[in-house]
Amino acid sequence: MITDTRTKLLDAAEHAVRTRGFDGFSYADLSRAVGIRKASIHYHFPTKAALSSALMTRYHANLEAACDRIEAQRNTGAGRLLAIVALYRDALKGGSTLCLCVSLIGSCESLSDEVIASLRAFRKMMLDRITAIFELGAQDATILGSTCAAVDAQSTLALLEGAHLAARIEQSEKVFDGATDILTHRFCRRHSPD
Amino acid sequence: MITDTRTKLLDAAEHAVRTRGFDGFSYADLSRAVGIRKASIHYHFPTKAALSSALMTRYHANLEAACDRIEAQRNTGAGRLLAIVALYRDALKGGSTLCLCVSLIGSCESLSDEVIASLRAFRKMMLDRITAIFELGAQDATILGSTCAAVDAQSTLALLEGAHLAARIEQSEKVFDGATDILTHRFCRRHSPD
DNA sequence: GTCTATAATAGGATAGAC
DNA sequence: GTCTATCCTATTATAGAC
Repeated sequence: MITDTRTKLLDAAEHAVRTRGFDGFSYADLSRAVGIRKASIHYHFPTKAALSSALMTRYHANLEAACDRIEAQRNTGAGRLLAIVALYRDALKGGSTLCLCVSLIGSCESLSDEVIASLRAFRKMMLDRITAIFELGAQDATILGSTCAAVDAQSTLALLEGAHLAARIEQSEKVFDGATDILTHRFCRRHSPD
Repeated sequence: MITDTRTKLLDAAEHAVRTRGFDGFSYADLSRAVGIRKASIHYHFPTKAALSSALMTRYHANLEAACDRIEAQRNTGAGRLLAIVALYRDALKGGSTLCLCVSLIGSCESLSDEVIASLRAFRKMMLDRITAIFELGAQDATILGSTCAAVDAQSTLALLEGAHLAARIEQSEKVFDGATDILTHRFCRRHSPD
């Protein structure tokens, strides 16, 4: 499979941001990773702001597509919620990489207004998707104890992002599993708590 | 009140890390904030690694003291859990600052082994404190629906940290409140879900 | 304890040849 | 599209005067 330089750069940059943060990587790192000179990178992405913007655009589309696949494959609210948890678990790569969105939020002050807007748009998209899942779960009775789908979605996304941080510092997927246990067990079971 | 230079530097550095991340601030920033020259900072903290280590030591002690105060003032599990949520909410300062621990985890690769160890020790301390709160809450029946205190503590800490990120990108404490609603309402009520 | 001066390196970005 | 060469600024850190 042939991969063009632009894509290679995006791949290297995404990995760099997710492991070292926006302020923790440089064009020199990408240069080493992709095998072209620093100056050549500016041909594809004139500024770091342009690069990070392209990164968010691709990430948004990728995650949206992943949500689409989940909705095509799973029919119940609980099934879809568990698939979202698995999606985030997989993104951890064993504890070495954060969600791009989590990583960028930590460097807010260095980001362009455009990227800040992209981050908000990304979270809104995910919140809408997760809200719909909780609504379905209430309808089909596969998710229990939910009183407001939108609020539960906020908790869920925050928990997934927080679990990423926890797993990262401990370099362990088990930590992610522990932190998200409340989603995989409390919400998704067939019998009520008591 | 007289504040010595070392403390002023720690205050400025803590604020810098929590707003801009470890790789997002420099000695020049601290120089401006405190009013001494860059070179003078090295007298107090020879390296950035030493500075961040001192930062974590102080943060750990401060948060432990805050937990002690909560335990002295609140007698129920639910009361203590709500106080912990309030503690994290307050640390947000309206959405401008992250928890020091959250901010540093994003810059893992730039940190010394000592600071990594401090971050793990800090999280362990908080997890132990929160676990004890869930145990008390089960005993005094003020926290409902908890099956394993240690697992609930992991979810709680991840949720608080994730809620910090969410509030940060939206610059809003309301977002923190929404994300932590599950803690303040689902766990802490007197009647069972149905 | 704080200063000036300076080192040595790395950062993002541009100009112009090929 | 990629290169070399270069610019300007910022970075952490040190030496030595006061």
